[in-house]
Amino acid sequence: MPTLPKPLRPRKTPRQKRSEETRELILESAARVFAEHGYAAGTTNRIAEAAGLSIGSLYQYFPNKDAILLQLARRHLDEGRLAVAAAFAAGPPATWRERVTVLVDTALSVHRGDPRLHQVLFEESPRPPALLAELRALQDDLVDRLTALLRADAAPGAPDPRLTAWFLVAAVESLTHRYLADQPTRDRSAFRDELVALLTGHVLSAGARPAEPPA
Amino acid sequence: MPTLPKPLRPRKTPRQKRSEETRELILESAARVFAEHGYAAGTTNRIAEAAGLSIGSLYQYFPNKDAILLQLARRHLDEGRLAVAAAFAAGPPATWRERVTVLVDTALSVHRGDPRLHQVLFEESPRPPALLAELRALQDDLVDRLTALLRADAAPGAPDPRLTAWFLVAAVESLTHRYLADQPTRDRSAFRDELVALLTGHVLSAGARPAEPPA
DNA sequence: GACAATAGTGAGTAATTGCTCGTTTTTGTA
DNA sequence: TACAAAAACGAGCAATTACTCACTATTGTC
Repeated sequence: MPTLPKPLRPRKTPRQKRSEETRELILESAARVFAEHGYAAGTTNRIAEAAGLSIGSLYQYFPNKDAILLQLARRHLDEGRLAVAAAFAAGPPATWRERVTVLVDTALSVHRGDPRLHQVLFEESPRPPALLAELRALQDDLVDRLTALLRADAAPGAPDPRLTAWFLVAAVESLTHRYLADQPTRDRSAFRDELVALLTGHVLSAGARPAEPPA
Repeated sequence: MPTLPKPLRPRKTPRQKRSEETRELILESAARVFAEHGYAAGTTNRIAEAAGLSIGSLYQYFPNKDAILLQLARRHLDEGRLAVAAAFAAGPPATWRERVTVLVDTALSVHRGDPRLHQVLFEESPRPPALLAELRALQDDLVDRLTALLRADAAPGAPDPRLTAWFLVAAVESLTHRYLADQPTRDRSAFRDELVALLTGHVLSAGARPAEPPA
């Protein structure tokens, strides 16, 4: 008798290097197919074809279509987590202008790939609650960090710092995404500067009082 | 012989009052079904069932599933167009704070219905290019109006007023939508005030110089 | 070269879904 | 009541699609 009656859902654990490469190939192809055709028309057969594999092989590596999508989405989230961690690794920058700039640049770089794919992953497709929870956790973490910074700098009568922090995060994310989704006729650095100015101004007027212009 | 060999796609022209009511009933049911199940799982059979009609009747009134969705989306757009027109009907308010307040309140009221339906209509479903064009036209119209107002008030060295106007429109739309999509733990008026403050501050610092605080 | 573990294949299946069309029911009018 | 126009019906068809499984091919090891 074989080792086990049935290897259950997760099909194949990579033993040979070839296997890992194939897995990667499927994910890359899926990213392209989803970006081009959207979620519904991004069929598993199409993905397999784009990868130059048979449909059977695809199902050796992923238990179902949504698992492929989920994996792609998680990678995007990980990228985001990494970017946030890196930005705060050596302590936050001294001025709010610099802090906001870091946020904006991070968002731009995370979204620099295909914005259409991002849209499919996080808006168009049926996102499982677990994924939404992760996304939310990432955002909340950022909001927490910024709230702490705001509290440290706040003038006594300043308004709710958590709300201000939420606005920072939401505005950076939403507006970056929207900017990239509209074909950007406007140039990128103008957008960047305007967004930084918008948010820096708001934070400062909301009661933050750091040593602002040391230069 | 009958009046015409085949009535072609647009199925039924309402003669009896009942017919108009049925059409309306289908749209209302579709709105509920799409909001609850999303686009893909919002099947035409489910919509018919929710309306208490047979599937055949549904197809007497709409040539296909997407036509129902399109009609719902167009109604939302019309609502938006109407709201914008109303806000600017008697000439824009005098101060930028008031102007921004009108924008924010309009966005909140247009989105006050089911935000999930809005998401299905404008993000999740396969939006035909014509619809996207209409949406864009509506936004561009708003941007045009605001740009004109900004130019009238602008200080000489002020930055690109069109970009500022774009930010206003994009920020109001995106942040309102995002606020409603996150379960709003934060209360509505706090959100409203913060958004108004954010955008008013930006417009003024971007070089607008109206007779600001007459009160 | 023998062999077994690993990787790849693709025709076919089961389920779903948008939609048709021949039929029946309801309504308004005489 | 008679009748036709309008409205409603719903079984079932055609197309699509996620996924299976019995099979073949490749690879590494002795």
